[in-house]
Amino acid sequence: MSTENLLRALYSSGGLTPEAALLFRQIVYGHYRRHGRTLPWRETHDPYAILVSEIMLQQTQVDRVTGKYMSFLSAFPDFRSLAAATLDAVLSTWQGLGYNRRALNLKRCAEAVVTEHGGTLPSTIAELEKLPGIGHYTARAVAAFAFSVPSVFIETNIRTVFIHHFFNDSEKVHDREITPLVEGTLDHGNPREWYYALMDYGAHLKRLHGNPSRRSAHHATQSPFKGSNRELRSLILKAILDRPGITLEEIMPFLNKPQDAALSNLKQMEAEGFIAMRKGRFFIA
DNA sequence: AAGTCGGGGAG
DNA sequence: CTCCCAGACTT
Repeated sequence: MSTENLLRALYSSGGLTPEAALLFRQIVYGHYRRHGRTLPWRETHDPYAILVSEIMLQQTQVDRVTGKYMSFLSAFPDFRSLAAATLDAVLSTWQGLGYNRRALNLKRCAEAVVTEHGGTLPSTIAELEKLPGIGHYTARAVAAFAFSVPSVFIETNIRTVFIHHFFNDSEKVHDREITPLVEGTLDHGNPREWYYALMDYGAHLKRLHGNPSRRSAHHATQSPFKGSNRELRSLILKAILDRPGITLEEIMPFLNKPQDAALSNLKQMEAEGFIAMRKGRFFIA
């Protein structure tokens, strides 16, 4: 009987017994010892550097972040430099990573850390979660990776691992079913390494078995990017980054949508804090 | 619970 | 071509 099937047998008969939890940890750590990834944000304990990685990795694959991570840290090495930087510089450095709101919120987060926490990132989940761009997952991930807090959290790779091993014949698996298993198998002695191992193993399982996360209750197929409003916004932002002070008429040739669509997005992006309009010209805020 | 938000690489 | 990515935030 394979280790995998032995775990399933143990779990289906007795639930998450200490034996099942131990076997599960052996499977996960076993993979990590042989195929664990070495990633730049795993080489540091600096909370700022770890936070930057977590924000970049939100809905963005590891390979793309590794190409941009060090250059961002070189440009903005700490909370104070990011807080003091211009939004123009931050968004320019962010280009290619997508979801520009993350860059906007990360800068606002740095400003809050400087003004409200004396330049030091708080270490509790409750305080972290209050900061812009830091939600339920990121607060707990930063607590674990930067402060070795044995927090409980789920993201796509972790979800994959638990669905594969404990919900192999289930559909619409809800995170509230997975959470107690994450808690019950957590390595309290080394949460940082444990979650690295869990995530690497999940990424591996995904390549091996398709994507088990499609059987999550939270899974949703997103709309195509081409022709979308997201694409329009990205083109608008690029145009203003390239030519500060550009007018609406000068922006239009870079877009593939009617002028009213462009104008409504410009107003929206102004309200969000990306851009500013002065005398018919557009700038980064 | 459902929409919106980027962009690129893999298959 | 489709799919998906270390999610957050608004409605």
